[in-house]
Amino acid sequence: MPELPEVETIRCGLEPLVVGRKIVEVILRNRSLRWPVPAELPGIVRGQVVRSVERRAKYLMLRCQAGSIILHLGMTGRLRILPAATHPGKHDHADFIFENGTCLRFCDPRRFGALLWSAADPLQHPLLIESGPEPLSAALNGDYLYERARGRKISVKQFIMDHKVVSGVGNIYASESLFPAGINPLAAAGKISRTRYQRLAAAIKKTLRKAIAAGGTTLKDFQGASGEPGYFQLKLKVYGRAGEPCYVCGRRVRCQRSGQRSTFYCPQCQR
DNA sequence: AATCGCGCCTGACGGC
DNA sequence: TGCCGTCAGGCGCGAT
Repeated sequence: MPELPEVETIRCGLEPLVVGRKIVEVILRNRSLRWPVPAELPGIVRGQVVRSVERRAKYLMLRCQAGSIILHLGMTGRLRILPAATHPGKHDHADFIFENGTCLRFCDPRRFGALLWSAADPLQHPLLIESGPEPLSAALNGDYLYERARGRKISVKQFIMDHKVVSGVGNIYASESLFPAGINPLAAAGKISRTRYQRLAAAIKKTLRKAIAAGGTTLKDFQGASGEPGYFQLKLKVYGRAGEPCYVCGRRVRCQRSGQRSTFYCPQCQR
């Protein structure tokens, strides 16, 4: 599943291949994504030149003169740059064809993803306007988390996965950040000290940065099959390791459901 | 206001 | 082999 580091990796790979390019045609094969793809999108986008590729949370925004294409990859979304003539597969829902004969193809088997158009500033779009600070920005820090957590009874893991608190921290990186911070993911958000939130903020940044760096190493392949997610390269410390020994203390990593999500942690290192 | 849990969807996987 | 049930999960949204 593309998490923030994967989306950022995709953004970096996409940028040099689409910025400055004119979209001469849009092919919609299936409009039924998380929300219906606007039927008027091809007509609006045709003729637009991509000015920039930006990311907010896990959303990608292709800014054009008349507005922005908003993309979300959901669980299984993929973007590739291909020769426009490449035969589409079963789940290739949309193509953006450029004047140079290449094509940005959106594939999403599970269709949890989104393809939308925003005529105004995409950051003001209803899906994005209430997003919390970007985890890699200075606005995300221990003091901020501590203040936001006042009175919150939900678990700290659910708290940092709330996109109004921090944008773009998904299930994998929530677990992976709580581990180096030494915080039990099931602890109530409102009971965690300021000092520990400072540790957590630092851990979130460090974990995401490492994953982005790992993802960056696969960027050279973007124009073929597209970048493999960062977590294929990065050794996950707890996620998906239930029953296996903790790399630090050797105790078995535990998996517990929390807010309908699998949560992985070391009961010894995280309290 | 905070929290809970639903639903969207397909592919992978295990059991019979 | 093949069929079927189960699980995975981002994330917005309606209900409580």
